[in-house]
Amino acid sequence: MNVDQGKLSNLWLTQLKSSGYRLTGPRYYVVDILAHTETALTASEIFTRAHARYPSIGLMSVYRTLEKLEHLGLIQRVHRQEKCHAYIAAPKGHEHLLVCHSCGKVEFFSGDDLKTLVDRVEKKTGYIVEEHWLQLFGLCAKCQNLNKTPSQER
Amino acid sequence: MNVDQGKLSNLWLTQLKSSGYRLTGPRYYVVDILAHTETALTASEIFTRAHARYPSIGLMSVYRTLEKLEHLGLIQRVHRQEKCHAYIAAPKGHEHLLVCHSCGKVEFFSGDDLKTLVDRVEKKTGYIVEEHWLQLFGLCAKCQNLNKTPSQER
DNA sequence: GTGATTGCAAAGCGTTTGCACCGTA
DNA sequence: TACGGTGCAAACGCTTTGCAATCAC
Repeated sequence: MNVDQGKLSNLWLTQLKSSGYRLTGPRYYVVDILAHTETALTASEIFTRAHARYPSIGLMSVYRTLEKLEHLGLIQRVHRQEKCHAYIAAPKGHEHLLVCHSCGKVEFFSGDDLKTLVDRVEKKTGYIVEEHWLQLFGLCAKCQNLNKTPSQER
Repeated sequence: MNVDQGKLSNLWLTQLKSSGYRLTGPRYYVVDILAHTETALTASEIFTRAHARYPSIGLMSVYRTLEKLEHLGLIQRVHRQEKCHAYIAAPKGHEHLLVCHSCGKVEFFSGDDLKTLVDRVEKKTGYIVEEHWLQLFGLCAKCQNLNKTPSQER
């Protein structure tokens, strides 16, 4: 819960409003939850969290809000081996994902270095590469420390 | 339909058998279809193709065969924005994917160049990167030529 | 007030499970 | 023959759709 995330939440609400959407209770909570988490969440996970604070919310509203936020480019999907429908706040420009295997925390990084790789692949295969999609998986600093103490497994 | 794909098909069947699985009609067709395609296929796509040649096949057998082939490391999943459950023949070592946006054809390439990128990201974020996952999307040579004739849009 | 948005319920889709029959080894 | 594998049907979970009531503007 820091200032940036509060600002992010407000920014999204402003953008929703200026895009012609109404600001409603369910939308507020979905936006708030997504803007204040660093791990990718599925629709039902968001629903569970929102429901705890706003019991009248329906799962449908979560789906519909996610749809609008994704369409506005404010959130993006995170693909993992099993679940491919988790969402996280999208970064400004084109960035890549670094996901913690243990706690699910997501970080972003830029991948300018890919240019040489892409050039090489284009020459070799004859494809024109239009889009690239890179995700790294590993252990975040916090989870590395947890794993050092035998009491804390997984 | 080339020799390599025929050999691939036989290799898979051999490997299934030596792993203690029986060689049955449904398995033969699923293996044959996957070994002879260059585009990632979903379970139901495979079922449709298999059913045309072997009408008594059930969708279940397709799922169960895919499960075994994936477990043996002979096939792997291809993730796309929409459908994340398509399968394609897996390459020998660790390789990355290049998917044609237009026809869905998949090519593999090695990504040794990623080492410097991974090093940089590890230093910057404090994560330990254990796994990376790179997919490029673009247009294959064939589809580039198709697009040159205005009659063929998308 | 008006129309977008909501929550509910039902339907849809892809996938998994349970089971009796079948066919490989 | 024995039991792994099959196809069917039902169950399941996630997501979408249809609708009247509700609420932001």
